Amino acid sequence: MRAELMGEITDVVRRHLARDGAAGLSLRAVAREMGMVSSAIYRYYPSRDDLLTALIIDGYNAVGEAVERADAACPRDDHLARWFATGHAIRDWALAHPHEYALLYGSPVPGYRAPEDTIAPATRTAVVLCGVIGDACQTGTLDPPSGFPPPAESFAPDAALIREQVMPDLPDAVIARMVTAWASLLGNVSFELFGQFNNVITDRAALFDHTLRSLGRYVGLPA
Amino acid sequence: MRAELMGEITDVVRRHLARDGAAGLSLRAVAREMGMVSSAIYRYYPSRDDLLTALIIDGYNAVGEAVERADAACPRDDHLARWFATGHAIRDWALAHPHEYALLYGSPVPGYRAPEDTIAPATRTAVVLCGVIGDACQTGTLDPPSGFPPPAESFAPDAALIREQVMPDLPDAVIARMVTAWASLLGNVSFELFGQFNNVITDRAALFDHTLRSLGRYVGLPA
DNA sequence: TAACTACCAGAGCGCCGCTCTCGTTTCGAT
DNA sequence: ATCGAAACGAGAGCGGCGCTCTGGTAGTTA
Repeated sequence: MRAELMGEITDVVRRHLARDGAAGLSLRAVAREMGMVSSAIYRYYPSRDDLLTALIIDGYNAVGEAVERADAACPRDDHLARWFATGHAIRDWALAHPHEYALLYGSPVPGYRAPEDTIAPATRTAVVLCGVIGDACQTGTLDPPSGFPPPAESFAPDAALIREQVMPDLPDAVIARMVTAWASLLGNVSFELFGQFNNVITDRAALFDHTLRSLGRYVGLPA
Repeated sequence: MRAELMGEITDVVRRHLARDGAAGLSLRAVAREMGMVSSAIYRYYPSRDDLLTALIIDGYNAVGEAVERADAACPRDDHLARWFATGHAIRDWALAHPHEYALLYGSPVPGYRAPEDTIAPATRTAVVLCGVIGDACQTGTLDPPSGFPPPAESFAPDAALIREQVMPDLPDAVIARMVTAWASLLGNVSFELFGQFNNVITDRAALFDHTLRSLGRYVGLPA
């Protein structure tokens, strides 16, 4: 009962979010649409920020699941196909849910600090991407191009942590490239979504494909 | 007189923005601090959005100028040094003005659409970066690594436009790499600023340096 | 039956962006 | 010097916001 109502609230909030964006989200409007009064919402979520937190967690899980499904649909030994599929899944999800994407990867909502509960779902997407590269490395398919700089020594502890959690047996250099590639990938999606490509790039799908290919090659996938 | 007061308003607004972020910006609070009543502000800026537009233009010009100065301080034929200087200038400015950076490169403010006046200052930073690569190409120093995919044919018109404006005589492939590198660079800055590197990367300056080097190599600068 | 709990409605507080009116000041043209 | 227009700031007010507090009601347990 209570869980159902909480779900119904987040559903309505998600609809409002999709239409108006995070900052335009009005708790009162949501309550109106549900035939309630605004104060009733507070029985379920103690504040607007907690509602946002729930949406953020849902968002990370949604994009994570989309990426996982895209990955699962590929033959596991075709790492390049998995790389493409997951990369495009991220972009497709972002284009389909721009405001939710902005909530996850855009400027943080002011006065809002992400609670601990969000970090686990947040990693979900990255874990898949790292898994692809990890698998490619373990099957000996990975061939990172030379001529690129190695990471600093100060990166070693971070690399150790990442390696331990998602990329077993990968050298620091590949992990560093993967971090760079990951941030670059999302950066390109954000650029497109946030309008930085307006009046500059017309065929954005093609450019993203080019970027995805390049980043894949950079971390060691075949061209 | 009028211009002075408008400047004073934007100064106060900038201070508030730096402290509270864009969404927390209150026109009334700004008016209070200036000893005015909120309605008086509307004599100078017809709406809160117009005030934001002024701030956005200022922000693009500020980061653009910082990058231009960093570039000018380098010997013009040391393209790698210029690449580093400009790249770090972007990151340094972003770290020093996180909320303004978010206003420029973060999620767009809901209901707000960027007017024409912003696009010219917005390109300023990118123009410098492109100029570095353009100079490197014209002196024959540019050596883009092979093994990376070429851009799609659909990119040709966009490339022509970019070439005409800021990167004369550069082949489409380099221009495409430059676009990717540009978005990737900002993506890495955004990742750091927006908290995506929390609990993951400790020495973020070193990682950014690594990324900057890699992207420079990718577009054709020496390693 | 009585006590307790979960729940929702309503009023209200202080904030917000924005509009409108009204008295004052400033300033250029006559 | 005078007059009229424009610019300006103060104040009140509108509707909306997040959030709190108080009460009343339905359902459950003892």
